[in-house]
Amino acid sequence: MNLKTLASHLGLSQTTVSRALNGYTDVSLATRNRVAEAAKNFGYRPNVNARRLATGRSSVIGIAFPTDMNMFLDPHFIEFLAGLSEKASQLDYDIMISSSQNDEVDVYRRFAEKGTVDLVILSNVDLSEERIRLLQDLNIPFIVHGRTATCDTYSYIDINNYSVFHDPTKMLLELGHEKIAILNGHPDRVYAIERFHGWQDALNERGITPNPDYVRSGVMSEENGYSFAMEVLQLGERPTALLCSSVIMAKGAYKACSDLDIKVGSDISILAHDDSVPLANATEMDPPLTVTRSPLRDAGREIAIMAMKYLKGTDIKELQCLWQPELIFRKSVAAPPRDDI
Amino acid sequence: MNLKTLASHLGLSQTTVSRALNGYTDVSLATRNRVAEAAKNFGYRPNVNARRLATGRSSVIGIAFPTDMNMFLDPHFIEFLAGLSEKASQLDYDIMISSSQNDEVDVYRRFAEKGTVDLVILSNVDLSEERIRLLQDLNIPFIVHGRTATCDTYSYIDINNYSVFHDPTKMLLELGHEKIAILNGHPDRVYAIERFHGWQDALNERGITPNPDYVRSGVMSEENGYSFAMEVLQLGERPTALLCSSVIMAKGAYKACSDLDIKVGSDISILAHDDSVPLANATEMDPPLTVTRSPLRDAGREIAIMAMKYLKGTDIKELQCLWQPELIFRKSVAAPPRDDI
DNA sequence: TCAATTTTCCAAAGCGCTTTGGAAAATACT
DNA sequence: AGTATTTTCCAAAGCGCTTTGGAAAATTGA
Repeated sequence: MNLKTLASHLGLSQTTVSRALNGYTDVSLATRNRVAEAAKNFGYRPNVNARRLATGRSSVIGIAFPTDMNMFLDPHFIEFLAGLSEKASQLDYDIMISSSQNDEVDVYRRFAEKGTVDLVILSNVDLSEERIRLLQDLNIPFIVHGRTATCDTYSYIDINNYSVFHDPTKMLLELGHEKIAILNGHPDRVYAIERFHGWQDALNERGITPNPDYVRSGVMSEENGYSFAMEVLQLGERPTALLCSSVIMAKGAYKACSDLDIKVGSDISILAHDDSVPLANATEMDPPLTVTRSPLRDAGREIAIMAMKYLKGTDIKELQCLWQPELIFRKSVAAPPRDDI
Repeated sequence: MNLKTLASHLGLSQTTVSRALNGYTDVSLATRNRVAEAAKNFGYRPNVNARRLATGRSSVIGIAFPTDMNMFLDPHFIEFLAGLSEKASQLDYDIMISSSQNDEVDVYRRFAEKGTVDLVILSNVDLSEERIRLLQDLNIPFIVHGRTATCDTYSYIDINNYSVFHDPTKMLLELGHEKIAILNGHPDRVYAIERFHGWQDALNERGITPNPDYVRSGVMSEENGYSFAMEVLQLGERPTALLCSSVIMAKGAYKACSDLDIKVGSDISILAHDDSVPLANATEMDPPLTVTRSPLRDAGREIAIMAMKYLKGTDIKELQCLWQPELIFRKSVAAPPRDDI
């Protein structure tokens, strides 16, 4: 069933039927309803490729799927993708994924030049702005998940990573903690750098000199969480609080504490940032983990909405989100132990 | 740059240029080369939507992305998707994912009716054949990852789940084990049922009556692995071997053994099926875990190839793959402990 | 009542490609 | 030499939609 036959069944022109289905007001409400009903009865669905050709829009959002052979698939990315895809479906956009083994930008370029996608989502940005600049040069609409230095020139969504470590550090200081160690993400990542500064500044604001021995960075795995915690917990001046960049890392830290017979929530306070990814449920830990929380799935959903707005012409300046993570206090944090016990 | 202007630049007709680019032999090799070069120089890329409209083919493969709010994203699915997307890119197919919160088949129906996708991948099939029958009724091309009872009527790829438990059980019996427990997946899943039968038959073939106490089934999480193992290891007649449905479960079982002071690889033998998903590396376990192995990513790659063949008209009968998992022997398995020690 | 508006519809063009059904040119066959 | 065949190219139609630029009909205003 195509427009033409539907139109002839209705005794109307293609034009009218098309406009009716697209809700134009220059066709009377009566016929609009009549057309809608007929379309439903005949099970008519407009051919998307014809529409795409006619309008020049595809209503497809592209995203690179990082599938390097031996790299394990980041659950963070998947969680984000889940939110994106969910919301996009609701908004009548489709998501096209493309494996980016080779050059990611090349994938995007082809996508855009061929008219496959209207817009591209950029994920996992690093300090280098190469990809961003290329997309800007190619004039391909895009939205970034994360930020770089020139983020005022494009549309993005990010969380305030400075706060992610600044707020908990400040809270810990108020509780009386002074020896606060951080188990951070990979030092090349923008978010890790921001978090580091958040921690550093919070300490400095209190007149405390940040102790470089209390800083560890690396891939946010449970193994690293364990070994980093082991290291800092066996320093001469053992920290009284541990700030982790992810719940997974905190899990490793919990294990280290258990191995060293240090009681979390009394002997030591542990906090983490919680992206709400599977297999890392902060509330089910023992004791429940205090976190700054910002579900990645929500970010995915929001970026779908932003994409839609972008394509509808909303100004870039209005499509720059910086989310403030919420600090959720649980049993893993307490005042530091009194020295005289 | 479109066909028309490219053609006029070359002083050729659109027809010729189009056919040249598509490698038809009714345009001379000389002009074919000339056209190819010009296309490259001008950076010409055919508009996919126009092509799709003209040919009726989209070269897009659709797959439902199960993103239920509170269901955690199965890493198995992701791993499969990674393989699929990787191979599809190489074969010049695109992958469209659609969130399937509501009715998955409905998503497919719309996809197919609108001409968005040429073919659909069905994953996570269960005993009910509802979805398969619907796709067959709607005449939507599809390939199934997994199998159901009527699998001779469609194209699929699956592993021999009967072997997954039959082969290791047989091997254990030959080593002298008789008390073999299984930590299986959810009992509704087709693969879990097949595996159960594999175990059961292998025992019966040796004249051993399968002990129902030695059977546990449930979601293949580390937690379940731990608790299932705890249960069977504390039975009056403790099993000498544990057969797990996934490496993740085996991890839990290892932990249970450690808690009960049972030495894996000497006091007890443990095996598992290994889909090669991230965060579950059998070789890095201590002792290294014996597995039947069949990487899900490979299955994803293969299904992309099958999809291409299907769309090129290959007969369904030639697109039914049943992969035999390989049994990889490692230190977690040994002969059963002698009773007199 | 007739002209000016507004409402409602439509014919036709166009999106950029593929494909059909030849035609012209080149080559091969008597 | 003239005819048959093959090679190489092309004009035009068509894929199924949207959109433009009216035209006809209905409504309003005087």
